[in-house]
Amino acid sequence: MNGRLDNTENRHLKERKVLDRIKSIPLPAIRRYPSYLRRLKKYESEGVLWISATTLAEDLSLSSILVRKDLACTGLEGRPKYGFPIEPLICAIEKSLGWDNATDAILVGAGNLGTALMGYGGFTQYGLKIIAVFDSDPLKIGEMIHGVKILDIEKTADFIARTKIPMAVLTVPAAYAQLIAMKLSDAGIKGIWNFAPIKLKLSNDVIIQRVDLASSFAELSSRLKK
Amino acid sequence: MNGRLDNTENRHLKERKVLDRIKSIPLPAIRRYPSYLRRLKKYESEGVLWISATTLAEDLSLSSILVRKDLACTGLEGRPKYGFPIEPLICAIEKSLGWDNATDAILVGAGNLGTALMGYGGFTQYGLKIIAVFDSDPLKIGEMIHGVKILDIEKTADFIARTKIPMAVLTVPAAYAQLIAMKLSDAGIKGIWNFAPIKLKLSNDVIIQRVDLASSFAELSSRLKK
DNA sequence: ATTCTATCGATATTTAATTATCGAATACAA
DNA sequence: TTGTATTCGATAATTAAATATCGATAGAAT
Repeated sequence: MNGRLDNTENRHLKERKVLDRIKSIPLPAIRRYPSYLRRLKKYESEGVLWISATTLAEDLSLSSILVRKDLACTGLEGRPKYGFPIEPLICAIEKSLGWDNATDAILVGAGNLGTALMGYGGFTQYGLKIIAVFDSDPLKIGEMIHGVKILDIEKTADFIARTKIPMAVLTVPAAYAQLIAMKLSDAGIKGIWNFAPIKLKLSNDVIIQRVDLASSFAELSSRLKK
Repeated sequence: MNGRLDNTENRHLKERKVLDRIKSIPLPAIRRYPSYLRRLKKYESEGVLWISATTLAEDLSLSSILVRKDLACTGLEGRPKYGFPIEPLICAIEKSLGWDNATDAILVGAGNLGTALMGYGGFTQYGLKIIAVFDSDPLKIGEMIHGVKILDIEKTADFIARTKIPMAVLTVPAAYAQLIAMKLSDAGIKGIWNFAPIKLKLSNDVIIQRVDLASSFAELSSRLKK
């Protein structure tokens, strides 16, 4: 086999592999990506240019093999003895998550939790841009919350239909969550990040992601028991 | 083999198995327990006495085999054709989680997130009892928050040392989280439920459970991308 | 009384995720 | 220039979790 043929074959093989990867990054890897990002951005801000999977793994108390595999899923190639170039790596991970282009979203429920989330700061880092907040409380409507105006919850459906906003953060009390979620779904929302402690039942074409504090606490309880 | 001998052997076998189970309920099962509990309590409130793994599974969109296996881990035995008795099942799950006896805890950081959590209501359901809240803001100290008094954060260490409180809910801004966590650790806290978006570094005898909103959002993003 | 059906629990089997192994590449030092 | 240490990436092995299969049991229907 001569070098030329070999290269061509390798390139095709590589391209196919990259495609395969994009389609199927394991969920646990996806969940680890944000912590990689946080750490990488910290390094970047300190002027570091290269990072090895080994170092990153140590920082995050993970196995280096695991980290290397996770990074491989982004399609970016590392360099022996050096590791990965930080800035392209950040871009590659963000792209894998779809965080490279900001997603517009609305937040429904301007109570303590909603307010806390708006002030969390991290949202923009996640490529999430809250462009409107909705609440039912007449005292809140018209007020500003971290730079975004609070609108009447009755106008949510109109707003979604008009702006084609794909995503909603749902921070209303549990008792209202199902009803409001159905309205969001009817209005054409694509994804709901649900902070209410109930399982929403909607048509399958709406993606629902629930933040389940009880699960997290259950894990803590069981670890404390031992 | 006669019946008597058989029974004795079976009992021993069963006891050993129960012990094994308690030691090693798989983490994914632990994480599912709270959703089982929620649903079971709803049934209980409706006067239902028995529930089958099949029904519970359908309600929660899980495989019935998975649910049956999870329930088996509690040590409670089901009854063919009937399923499991609801009330004992609730107790068995709560016991497996250590939620049968309330754990006293403090909450550190009475901002929006802390306030939201105090109002969440679910805490008592999880066997978690917040007996004091701490904050550094002089305007907040002395105020009440959902029936609990806000104390000066400087007094946290004393409080922990005096009351032997095992657990803390940490809802302070990310910038202060590490420092405060170290103080909690020094004061003798056993477990920290960390809501700040950073990885705390403490001695290994403190159990840290982080609520990582970014992970959850990463999952949503990647599912929306498809 | 007998058959039928829903359910359990135990034991495979399959699938997914993590960890281990090893050869190849490359910077750096001797 | 050569040797060494470090890292990568590919493949293999292991572990953990989810799913499937099947016999046993007990209530309900015939």
